[in-house]
Amino acid sequence: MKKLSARQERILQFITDFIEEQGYPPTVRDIQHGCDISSTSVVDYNLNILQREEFIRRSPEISRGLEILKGHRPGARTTYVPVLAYIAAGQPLPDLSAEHRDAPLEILEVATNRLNGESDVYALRVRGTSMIDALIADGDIVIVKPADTVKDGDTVVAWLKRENEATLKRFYHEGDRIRLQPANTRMEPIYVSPDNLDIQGKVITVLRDLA
Amino acid sequence: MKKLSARQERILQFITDFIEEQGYPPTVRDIQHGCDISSTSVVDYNLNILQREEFIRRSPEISRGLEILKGHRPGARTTYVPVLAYIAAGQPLPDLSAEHRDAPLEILEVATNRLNGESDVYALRVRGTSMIDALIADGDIVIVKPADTVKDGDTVVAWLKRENEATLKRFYHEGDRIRLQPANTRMEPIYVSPDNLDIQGKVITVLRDLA
DNA sequence: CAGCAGGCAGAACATCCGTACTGAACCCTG
DNA sequence: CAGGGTTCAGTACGGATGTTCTGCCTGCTG
Repeated sequence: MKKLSARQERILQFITDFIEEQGYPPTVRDIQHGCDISSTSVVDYNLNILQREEFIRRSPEISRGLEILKGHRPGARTTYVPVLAYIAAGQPLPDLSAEHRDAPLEILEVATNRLNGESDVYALRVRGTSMIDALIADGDIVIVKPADTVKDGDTVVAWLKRENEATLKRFYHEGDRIRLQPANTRMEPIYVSPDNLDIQGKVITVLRDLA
Repeated sequence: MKKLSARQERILQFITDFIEEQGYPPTVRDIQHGCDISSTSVVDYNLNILQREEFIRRSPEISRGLEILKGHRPGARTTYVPVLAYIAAGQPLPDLSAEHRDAPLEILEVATNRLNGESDVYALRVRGTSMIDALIADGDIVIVKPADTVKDGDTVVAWLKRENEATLKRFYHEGDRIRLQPANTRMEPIYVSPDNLDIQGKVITVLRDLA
């Protein structure tokens, strides 16, 4: 997929916002004025490129015949979240920080407002019962925002280097060590030193489908 | 709110379907042909009524300047699910079977395809840590389809009459008694007799927001 | 029955709006 | 520097589209 020019990005954003606000797509001339373009032909030209690159669909000869095709754009009621990997104790997590999002295991459709405004989130599917301490069952889905720094109280996806273990726990600084608190209040917290800890991201939502 | 005529209902349905399929609203003439109407003026006439009754919003002088205003219409990507009650051990569940849906505690927006095609679902918010055996934490949301009969293996919302306790467990017939299996495989199942059990519904999804 | 309002048909009008055409500015590449 | 591709500005054409006007039919009401 070709990268878009600044003008094309702006047009795409304008169309998205316009639909969100008005309930119907803009005309060529709406886009022209909204993006400070001096001619309708320029809009037409760039819309054709956006169509060729499959960001939008155009219906010829039809006024406002525009449709946004791409998955996540703000304003959409649902967002497509890629399930990038399985997570299980004793299995290293693959490299999620980079842009390794081309081959998701599956695609989740999630109500956008569940994501708390976050945009570049991904999901992990839990394998096995090793996370039961964190109230996470086999097959559960964890939606994660990538982050290497987190705030006290956040639930984090952590990799314990020495123990060779992935885990989901609440994160608290405590002097020069870190307390990881299980979601299950009956379980005792564990304490680790910062250099034994690799923070992958912050958990936003846990989903469990039982039907 | 005035009741709509058959023609107005049909127009409203056509607009909804058209937007769903095309990604943009229909023109007056699209509606004319789609609803077998002989004149554009009739469409205009009825659209004005639909606007007066606040089913749609029209933008004057603007082609396809239509927007559907009503909340849930089929085909929507998200569905609004009412959170009807809190669920906690030792507290009786209110009457959920009847149409006591006028005063939900809150409204959830859920991706429609998460509901597995079910329509008359509701949600419960879990209070306290008494469901931790079922891998359910304080604050979790449980989406439930009302049902008094369930299949083996379903996760059910059950009321234990003698124990005066609400619980979420997997359901299995076992001779003349019923086995309720916790989601946490480390926990032992409990056995109850059918007359001590009140099935409220079947759990479809568990949601946990951590952000 | 006269009067009136709701619902409709047909046609005409003015504008909206997608598209095509021409030419210019700019940036590569050989 | 020549040549070609990309991007853009300005203009014009013609079909698409919202709106208006006139008139007809039906059912209701006093």
